Amino acid sequence: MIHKSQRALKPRKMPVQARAALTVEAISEATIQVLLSSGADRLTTTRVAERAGVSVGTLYQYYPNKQSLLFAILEQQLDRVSAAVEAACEQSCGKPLAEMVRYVVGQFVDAKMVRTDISTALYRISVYLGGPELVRRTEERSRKALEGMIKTAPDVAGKPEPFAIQMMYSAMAGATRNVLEAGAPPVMVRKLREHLVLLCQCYVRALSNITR
Amino acid sequence: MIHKSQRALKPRKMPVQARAALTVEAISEATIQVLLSSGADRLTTTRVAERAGVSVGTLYQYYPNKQSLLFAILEQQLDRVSAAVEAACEQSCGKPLAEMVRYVVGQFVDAKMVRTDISTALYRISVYLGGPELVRRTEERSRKALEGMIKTAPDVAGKPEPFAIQMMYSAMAGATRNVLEAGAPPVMVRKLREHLVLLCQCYVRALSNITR
Amino acid sequence: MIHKSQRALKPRKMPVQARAALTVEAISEATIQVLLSSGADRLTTTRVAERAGVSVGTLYQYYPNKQSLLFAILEQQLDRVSAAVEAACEQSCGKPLAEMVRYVVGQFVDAKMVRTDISTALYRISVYLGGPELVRRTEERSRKALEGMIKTAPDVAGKPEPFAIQMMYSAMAGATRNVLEAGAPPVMVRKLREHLVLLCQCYVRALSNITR
Amino acid sequence: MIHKSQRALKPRKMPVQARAALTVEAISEATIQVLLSSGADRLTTTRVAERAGVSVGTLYQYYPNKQSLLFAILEQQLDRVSAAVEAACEQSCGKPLAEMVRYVVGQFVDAKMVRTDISTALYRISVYLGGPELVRRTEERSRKALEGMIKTAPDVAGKPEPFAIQMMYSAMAGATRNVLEAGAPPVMVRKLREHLVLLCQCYVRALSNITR
DNA sequence: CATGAATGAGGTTTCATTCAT
DNA sequence: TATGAATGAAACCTCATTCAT
Repeated sequence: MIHKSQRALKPRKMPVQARAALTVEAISEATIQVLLSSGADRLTTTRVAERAGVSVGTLYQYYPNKQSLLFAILEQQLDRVSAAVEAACEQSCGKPLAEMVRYVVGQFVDAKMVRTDISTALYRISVYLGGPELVRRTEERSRKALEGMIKTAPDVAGKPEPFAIQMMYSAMAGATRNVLEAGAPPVMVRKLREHLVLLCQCYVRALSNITR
Repeated sequence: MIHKSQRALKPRKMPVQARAALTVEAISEATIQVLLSSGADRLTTTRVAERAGVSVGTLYQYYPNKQSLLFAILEQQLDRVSAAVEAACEQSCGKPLAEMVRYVVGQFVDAKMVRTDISTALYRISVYLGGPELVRRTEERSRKALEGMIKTAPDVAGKPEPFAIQMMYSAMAGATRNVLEAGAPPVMVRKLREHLVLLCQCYVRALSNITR
Repeated sequence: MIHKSQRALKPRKMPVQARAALTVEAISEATIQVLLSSGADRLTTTRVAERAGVSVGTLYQYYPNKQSLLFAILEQQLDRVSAAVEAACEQSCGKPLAEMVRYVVGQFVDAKMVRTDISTALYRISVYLGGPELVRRTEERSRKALEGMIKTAPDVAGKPEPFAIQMMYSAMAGATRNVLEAGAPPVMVRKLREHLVLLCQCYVRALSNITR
Repeated sequence: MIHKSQRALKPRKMPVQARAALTVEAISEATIQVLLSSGADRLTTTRVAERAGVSVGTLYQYYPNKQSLLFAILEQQLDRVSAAVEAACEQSCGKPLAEMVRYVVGQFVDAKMVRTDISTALYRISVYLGGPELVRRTEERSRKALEGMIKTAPDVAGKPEPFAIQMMYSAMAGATRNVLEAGAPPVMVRKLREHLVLLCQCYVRALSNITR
């Protein structure tokens, strides 16, 4: 059962020709656009295909069903963000805590903001059947990276409580989401970045004080 | 335009007979249940009516369409939480900042946790057409209350930056959401409460240091 | 079967009390109003009852179903017009043809125009199941009266061809309908009256010339 | 507003493949059939699709809603008749009045009788929301053609009164409708043709006498 | 490979009618 | 008798998906 549904969500085939790659890209883009302009409940495969400039049949050659289409872009985006966080964590190993946090949080926000339209669009489908599950798996990955990194901070005694990591991540993700859904102008994004750094820094510092 | 859509979301009529009040209540409950058991995309008016033990026709006597049904319970829940925050703010006027934050954050979490099932269920529909708008309006209300309260703190110089309030609220709401969507056991809820208090406290303290 | 459907269209009971008569009248009126304001396809029993200021239940105490309601007012109106034509025919017996036609046509138009709103409204339901049948029966009645009358004209030799009568009636009814559906101002109604008299007069005169 | 409703009534897309053209034709035909066999109030899109031998979905690929389906065939028929009248008017320019009327009236009746089933069926829906409006627009077209033609008659002094034209058209249309709704046998149709010519001829002659 | 016509289950919504109060 | 809550069949319409061309 699980196997089946897992497979059902995978893209049907990889584009081998150059032209096909363009098609797949066009469909992805169209999905975002439709999501933003029409909303999640009026996103239909036909509309997506239309916007992408291909026929429905073509869409179904690359994605076995509607969900797989949504999952593909959701996964892609989440992977991108996770990767950014992981990379930032790795680069920050051994640095002082405050610096760690500054860098990682900054990279997280930047990753989300590379394409605000995609981020915004995806909030609208993240609730879909299995969506939250995918989100959770992704967060897990980031949390592990964060946990590993913090352990290497020279100015922290003991290991961080796992829940605290989740807390911090939730705060980061939650605040970012809120700002995006409010239709953020660039200036606000910058503010978000600063304040989020501050918020996380003082939170982790407070925690280490308690632990001590 | 706004008028029309606003009206379309309002319940159709108030029950005048006692029997009718029971019916309306049953429909509300059933909506939550279906949302939890079947998910947002398999929530149909027929299913809701069935679960409520009434006919579809009856459902449509009280709600002009599916959206109005979802809105009604979303609005109810958001109002409840907003009211809790407002009350907490009022009660905390003039107290020291740390205490303020402790009380308000605690009340916020408690309000969300009164019925975790409803909270969880509503995350699944808050994305619906107009949902985010409603959510934003509600947050506005809470932010105003928070802003007003903080101004009365004896140990804070100057007024808080509006964006900081939004930040804090987003962190609160975001973290709570994450915990709930992860399927929180009661013990975690308690931890969430503590950590959220800590996180917000040190954030606002850090802010006032900066301001000074 | 025929018996059954015939009965199903009859009003359920005659109002015996004065209050009841008022109610029935109110329902009739409301039906017209709804027909005019909402159109035939949005005429619902609930809406009619509402407009009449009674509950649906009450409506169903006087009419066994929706059709009977519509038929009642359709029949009433048609009867009124038929009666007017018959009376006019009787009064014109023995008069010269031109005078006959002038009087009858005038009376017909007047009968239709007593309440233009009712006439207009009824065009919208005359198509209903069985409507055309009722209309035909009514026309039959008028045609017989016309035929009987024309036979008594001193300036006509031989009897009129039955089809010619139908022709004349159709022209009268059709032209009147057209004018009403175009939203006739009173001045047009007067013109209609004149021209219809002229049209019918010269038609019947032409016919008698041929016959001779 | 008008734009929206206008668009809502237009067919959704033109068939591009040969197969599709057949489908559209089948749907049109089926609509007439259902209208005749089941009546206007029992005409459902499902029934039409069934009779056409296609699925409902297919129907909705070509017509955005039920009304547009009905409008399409109503418009087609009305256009055909209007065109016939216009052509006849053009051909009769400059001929004597009696001949004009004979030819035009004949063409009108013939056009209506090409497919008596369609004509009959359409009387049943012409009342639909917007139906009368469409009918009026169509009549306007014919009236203009008639007016233009009569001006060219050598044996008529002055121009005809506009109302008289409407009168004549109404008489023509009304009488034809009556005969068709009575379930006309071919022999009656021939009679209608003759009598209508006579009726109109003597009417217009009478008018010119008055004018003179 | 691409197309787009066709499918039909299933969703939302209406409304004539009944019946307990 | 009057009310209006409840019913549920049936209408309209959408859209994910398939498949012949």
